[in-house]
Amino acid sequence: MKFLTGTDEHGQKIEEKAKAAGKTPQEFVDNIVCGAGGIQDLWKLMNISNDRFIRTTDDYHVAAIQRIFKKMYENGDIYKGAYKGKYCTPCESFWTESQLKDGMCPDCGRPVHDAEEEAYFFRLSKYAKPVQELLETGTFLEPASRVNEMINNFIKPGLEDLCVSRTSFTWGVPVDFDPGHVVYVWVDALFNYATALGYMNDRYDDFTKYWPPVNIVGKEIVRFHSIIWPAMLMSVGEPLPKKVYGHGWLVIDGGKMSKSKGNVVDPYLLADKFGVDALRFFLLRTFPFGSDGNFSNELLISTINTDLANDLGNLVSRTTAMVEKYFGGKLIPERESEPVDDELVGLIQSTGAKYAAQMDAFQLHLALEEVFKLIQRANKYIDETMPWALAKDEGKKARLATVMYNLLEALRVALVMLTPFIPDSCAKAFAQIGAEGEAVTWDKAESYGVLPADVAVHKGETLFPRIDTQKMLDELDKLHQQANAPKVKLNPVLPDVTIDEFAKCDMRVCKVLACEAVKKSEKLLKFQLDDGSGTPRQILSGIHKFYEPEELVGKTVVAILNLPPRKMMGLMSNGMLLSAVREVDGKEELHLLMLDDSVPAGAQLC
RNA sequence: CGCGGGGUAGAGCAGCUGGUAGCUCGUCGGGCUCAUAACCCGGAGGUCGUUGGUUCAAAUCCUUCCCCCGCAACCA
Repeated sequence: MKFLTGTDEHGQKIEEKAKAAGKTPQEFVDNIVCGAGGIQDLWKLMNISNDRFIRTTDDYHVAAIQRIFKKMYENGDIYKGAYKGKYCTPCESFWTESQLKDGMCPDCGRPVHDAEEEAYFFRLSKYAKPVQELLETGTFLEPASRVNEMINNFIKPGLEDLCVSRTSFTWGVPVDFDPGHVVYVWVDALFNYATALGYMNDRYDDFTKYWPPVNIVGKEIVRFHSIIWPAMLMSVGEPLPKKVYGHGWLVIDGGKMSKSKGNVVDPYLLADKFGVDALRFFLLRTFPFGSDGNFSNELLISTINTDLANDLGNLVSRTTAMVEKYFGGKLIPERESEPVDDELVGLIQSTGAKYAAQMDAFQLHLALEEVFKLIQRANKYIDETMPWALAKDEGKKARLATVMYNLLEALRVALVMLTPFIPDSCAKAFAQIGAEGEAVTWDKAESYGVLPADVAVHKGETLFPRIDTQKMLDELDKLHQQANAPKVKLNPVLPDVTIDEFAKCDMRVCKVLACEAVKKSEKLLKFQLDDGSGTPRQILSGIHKFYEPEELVGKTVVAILNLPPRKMMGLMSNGMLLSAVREVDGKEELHLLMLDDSVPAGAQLC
């Protein structure tokens, strides 16, 4: 098996963001991927064990994509067509009918005209049937709840051929047989799974060995992986992925984590405070893999304390302490079983199968639950057998050794299964319970009696120290506040304009006659304004996040009147209200420009 | 009627191929002393968002409405 991950680095958005940052696209992505605190750093921090890392800007990938594109072109699944749309000459942009605002260019509001642009299309429509069958039968896409979503949203409305080349920007894989065209990012990105194994390139040569893959992706890109991806693989005649699994997101307080909300969780900070293993464990133990998980520091600490410190860590601690105390660290080989042992021994032998079944179904949190049932059973076993009482009777040494051995075996098996989740901690724990070599492998995870009869333990450092919840929460709070000291971002001053250009903007004082929220719109408010002309003027403004309509009635505001009229959510807007805008902590702040009420409506600003 | 997810003990969640409502944390009481004030046992706490229906039986199926969250739309 190979574990591949990587980065999708092409596309118009990247090109634009790089430009905004004053960098070339390559510099921009290099920084994100390889820079300090970048993606590769983060994977290292989290101890991710990927065998390969592919960047879609890697030479071999780019060359392979060109061959793949050509292959689909030659087999007739990609054809050259015309991208028909509305073109705005000043903006050099194509728009679709639905993107137009009141028949005008959505960017500049000027008229557009019919135009055609050369583009390549992928015959997605040809594969609609097989893709639908693929989704409906079997378990290609999981969790199953995503299947309906895909079919209802994308298949049923009809799959149209997909435009797979662009000429409006250059940051992508060039179509080598037609200069000016770059390959659509999703064609480029999806095939990474294949090119990283050497498909259509010489960099690697284990495609035949490892294909087909299991693709584990975020739920936001399930659509591309479950529709476009299998269609393209059908086109090039390669086997489809065994499965596409769409995992959920980490959310906070039920809402999306985002920079603008200022609620982003810092993995470096958490790893530093709690340890990487604890953090990994928390994320995989607490939330069902397929659904969103609600992150909170309280939950994180509580999970670490309960499972790792109290249950697992403490079990290692009390077991090794007793073996040292009662046997000087090395068990005697004599044994004496009792019926009370049976349940624990049975669980040692049976947990592996249940764990494996859950792991195979990507139910990672349930797999861990099985492991902790075993750990909890072992803790209970100590109460049942009362080793401290046995230790007082010299004649019960063999019985005591049996109890200890059973505990060590339970731990060994549990640790084997925990290794993928908390590798470093398991390595330490194995050393403490005297497990090594074959004993720590999955092959021995369902066997009882693997540790040597005279196994030697070494009580070591505390694996997972208990965390003082309140103290830690206070500390995190403090750090959070430090990191979030208000950062005000001001835009640089724009290039000069002439007085004549400025004078073209007709800005006037207006009185708010009426104001109401636009139905079904998150942001829009609809204003009726007195602009001094005698007829009310309707303007729409996207400021509902900042103002409630009732508080604005009667206010004296400023609007530009001579902008082209524009339709929003089906309503006309004749002008634009002026606001003072800035960015604080990445969050937009907006203040509507309001004048003293003594200023009369219609007065012109100059 | 744009699409989808969700509303179950104080908190976070599971159950949803119908048959006496479970788990973790918290809380209350008991036990033990090997251990990281930990471990083990027990109790209290829910008319499963709302309306109507199907059924011998519904958290679980159908229906009405309300609320939350994503996506989309929309922000000049």
